Amino acid sequence: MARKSGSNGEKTAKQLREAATVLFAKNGYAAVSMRQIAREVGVQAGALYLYTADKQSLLFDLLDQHMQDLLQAWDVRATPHAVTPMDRLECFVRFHIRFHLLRTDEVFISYMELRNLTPENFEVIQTARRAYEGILHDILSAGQAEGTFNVSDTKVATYAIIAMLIGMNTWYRDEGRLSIDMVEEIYLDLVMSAAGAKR
Amino acid sequence: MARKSGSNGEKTAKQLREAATVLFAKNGYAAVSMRQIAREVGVQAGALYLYTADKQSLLFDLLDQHMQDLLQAWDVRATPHAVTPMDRLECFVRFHIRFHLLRTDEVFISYMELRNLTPENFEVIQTARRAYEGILHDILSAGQAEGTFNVSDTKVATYAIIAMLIGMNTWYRDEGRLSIDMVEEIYLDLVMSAAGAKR
DNA sequence: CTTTCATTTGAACGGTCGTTCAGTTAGCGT
DNA sequence: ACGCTAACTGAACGACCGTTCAAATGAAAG
Repeated sequence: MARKSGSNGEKTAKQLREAATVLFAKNGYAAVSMRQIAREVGVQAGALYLYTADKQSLLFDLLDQHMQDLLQAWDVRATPHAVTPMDRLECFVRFHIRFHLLRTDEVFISYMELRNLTPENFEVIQTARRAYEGILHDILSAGQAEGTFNVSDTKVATYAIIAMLIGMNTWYRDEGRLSIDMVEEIYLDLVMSAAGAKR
Repeated sequence: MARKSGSNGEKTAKQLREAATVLFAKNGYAAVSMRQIAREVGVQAGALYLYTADKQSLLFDLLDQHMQDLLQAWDVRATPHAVTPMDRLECFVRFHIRFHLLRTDEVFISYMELRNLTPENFEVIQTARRAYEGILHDILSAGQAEGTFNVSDTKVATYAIIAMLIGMNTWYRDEGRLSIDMVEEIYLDLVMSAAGAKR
């Protein structure tokens, strides 16, 4: 046999991305072979190369797509400029939690597999990541200037808050003690406190 | 040639641990070969097996040693039981930062390579990690009960604060803008605020 | 029904992997 | 000077790696 009955390019391409996401998240990029991915897709390894140039591109495309989705989702969600830093921070936290808890595998890969990117690819992802951090930093800076927030260093506070939020992905489970709504409120409190918000 | 002049078992064993630590931190466990490590040590790959049973044990021993060092260092450093939760939290934060900024590679591996441990080895490290989290959780709970702290969920607050502190390792650089002393003060502020400390 | 083209197989490529082991040499106690 | 042992080499093992490609087959168009 060669071509399989009911075969379809777009479907296979999608399966490839999904299988790669799950396997990379669970076992790590370097520990996953193309043959493993192919088995999950239900195809021979050679067939994967119709849908990705090589293994590296596969990883990069996943990360790149994730970061683009993230930044674009924020552009859509972001509240108008007029609102206060406090409201903007609340909006950011809620957005972050919603977005990230629905894509645990992608988030995991995005933070674990950076070192497996080629330098050029790494630079692209790093730029996107900095853009995301920039969003939070702008909010904190604005609030700090205005006197709403009170942190000793806005740069460090940005890193700290993002690390705190990302860390959520390592322990949150759908079947766990807390619902997404509860997690959202708890983290909102923590972030607001950490930012020294007067409210 | 076979045995090398000036060769010494303990020295080679130490070099092996050091080389493995650096390489695992930089490139990841799965991406580093025994031959690469051997080259760094200045020895053929086969010789490494005089000092480690296999690659998996090498990783496990590094993580296990790191966690034991961490917990033991805390036992030494920990202030007596009498002091207030507030003082204990301050002590914990300062301890954490000092300890972790001096062992960036080990910390990195400890958080990145957990999935490359066999289930049994993973369980051991996980237990040690939970013990460390338990220290912070006890402090937060005590302070919460007493009214010194104010968080909506002590478990989540524990995870959040540890994530925040660990995150420091991803951006801190010796040559950077901030000294260790400054980082310590900044994070102390952030943690105290996040815990809702009244002071 | 025939042609065309998208889709996949399966074998093969050169390479690297972790690990083992017989053989070799250096240092050390006697 | 000699034997013993700790330390190491270098070759070999089977397995698996990412990637390529001619050949084969299903689907779609005419």
